[in-house]
Amino acid sequence: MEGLKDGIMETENTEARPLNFLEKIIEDDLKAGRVPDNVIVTRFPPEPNGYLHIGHIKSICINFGLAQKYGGRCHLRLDDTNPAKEDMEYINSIKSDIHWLGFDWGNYEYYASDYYDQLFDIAVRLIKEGKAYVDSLTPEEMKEYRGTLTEPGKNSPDRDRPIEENLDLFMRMKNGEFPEGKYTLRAKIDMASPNINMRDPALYRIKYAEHPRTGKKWCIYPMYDFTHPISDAIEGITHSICTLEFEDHRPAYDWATSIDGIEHAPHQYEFARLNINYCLMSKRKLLYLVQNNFVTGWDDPRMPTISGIRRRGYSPEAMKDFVSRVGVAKVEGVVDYSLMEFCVREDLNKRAKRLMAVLDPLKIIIDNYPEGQVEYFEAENNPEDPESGKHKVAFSKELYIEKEDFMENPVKGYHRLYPGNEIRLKHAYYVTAVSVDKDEDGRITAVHCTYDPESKGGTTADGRKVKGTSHWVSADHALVAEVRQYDKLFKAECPGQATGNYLDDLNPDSLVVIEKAYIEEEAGNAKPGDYLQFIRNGYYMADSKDSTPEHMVFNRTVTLKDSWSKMKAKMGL
RNA sequence: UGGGAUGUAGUGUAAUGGUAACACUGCAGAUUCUGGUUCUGCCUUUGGGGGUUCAAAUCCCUCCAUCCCAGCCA
Repeated sequence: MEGLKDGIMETENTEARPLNFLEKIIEDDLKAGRVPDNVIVTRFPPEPNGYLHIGHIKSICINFGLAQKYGGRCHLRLDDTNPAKEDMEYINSIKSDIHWLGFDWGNYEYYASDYYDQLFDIAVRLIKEGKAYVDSLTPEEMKEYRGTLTEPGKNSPDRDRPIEENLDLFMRMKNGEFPEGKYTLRAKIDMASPNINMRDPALYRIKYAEHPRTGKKWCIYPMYDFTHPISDAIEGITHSICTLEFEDHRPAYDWATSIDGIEHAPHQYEFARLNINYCLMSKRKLLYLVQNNFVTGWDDPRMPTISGIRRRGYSPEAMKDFVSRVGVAKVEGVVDYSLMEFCVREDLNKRAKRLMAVLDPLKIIIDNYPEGQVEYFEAENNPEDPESGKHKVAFSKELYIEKEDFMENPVKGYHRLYPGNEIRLKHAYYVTAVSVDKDEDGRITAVHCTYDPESKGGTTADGRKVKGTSHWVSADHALVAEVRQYDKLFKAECPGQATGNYLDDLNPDSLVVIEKAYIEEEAGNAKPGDYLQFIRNGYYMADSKDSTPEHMVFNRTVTLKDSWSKMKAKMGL
């Protein structure tokens, strides 16, 4: 399997990299003999309430990567304890996204709902031991009783309910005798704890939502703080790794794993989640964008979801490299979007097939080229990879180049086509602009050139140099395609920071559609999944949903680095 | 102002008592049949203040800043 192979290579390559704090903990544990059978067991535990996003890639790489590096295993566990929000669609997308990244959980696919019976039995035992009670406080009352950050809470009147009564009520909760909200099961810990999570946390609540896996079997569902640590213990997880916001839950985690009868309690470790500027990494907000049609779906190429970036043309290798460059630590920071783009470009540069596409066409006519003649030139598929071969491109008297590649009155530093200047048409001939045709409004409709027949293939015997090389397509041979120029979804580094509403920072130019771009014939063979570079324009991929042989659609994955436009900006153009 | 965490170039991450570094960004230049790639160079760093020590990013004290927590969400 390709992904697995990559993973192993990655492990080998990173041998020299300094250990991150999780690796140090694991190596210490291994050395000290604290790991049962010396097998590291991690888990990736998403809640199936949305699509996985770039932030999850970090967690996936940490959990699967650690297991791979230390010869252990990583479980996939869907944390499905809130049927009101969860859905089979999400479960399926999560699995396919992890596979796309090249990771595999083998037979270790688990669901928190697999443990509902065991969890229930443990809850009953807690009640019998006087460590849990059924509470009739309403949500509002419970909030009141909980106290505040600075004041302790107070005990619920139901806290000392007799064990038998608790047992009876809990059974009746399970049997569906009460409406939602009527009762909860709570752990009896400490209402005065400075840690709010320890102020008698809810263990079970009543919910009549249909569960994607257990259907209507249950009407009470266990809470995260109860479910997660016990699920970890059941599966023999050795290192339970989560994000920083769960630090405050660690005492609750330890409380649950120290319940009598739970063997080899795992430990929870927390790392800083991945934040990237110009991106939103909140499932709730992403869901809002989807539901309100600010984007076309979870897999809109502008979305920071795994399915979105895949459709856009990002490669799993690039993203794994990105995550590894970001590193693992406990500092809450924001990574530059430019680092992600760098990783994507670096990977795509090695693998993308080079093609010519003219997105904003300007006709050029080679006056001294024979009418009706067609020549085919060989174009290398990828100069970075000599093994990648060549393909043919048709050349004829009438061609298109980019409007941007011609200036009637060139600015300083411009070394593309302008009257009297000679440039190279990539793979083909040297041409010199001689005159322009204009319409009655003075707009240029075509540029007349002459070519040097001695420059065939792009070089001349006299060895003279030209400063500019343009890509082009033959007007008679070009195919027409739709090109979707994607850019950042948000125009602000931190969406919502300025006005308090992230919708205000949506980038109005995040998608610019070019209905009719001219592409060379070879591009007609491109399929979704093929990494392409339209020379001098950027990296592209055929759209997996909308592209058909009759109407090809290409997504811009990322632009090329562009020092010319930077220079233009500096000159105020 | 309760509790939990975190502060190292613009950004991210190393250095665990012994010369503060790597990558990205930015800037400058060379190379180039992509103003891409590649190569070279430059810029900029230990939150503040004390203390211990021959020596502190690292240990101690203190102050400051930022983040997380008051769901019957995860």
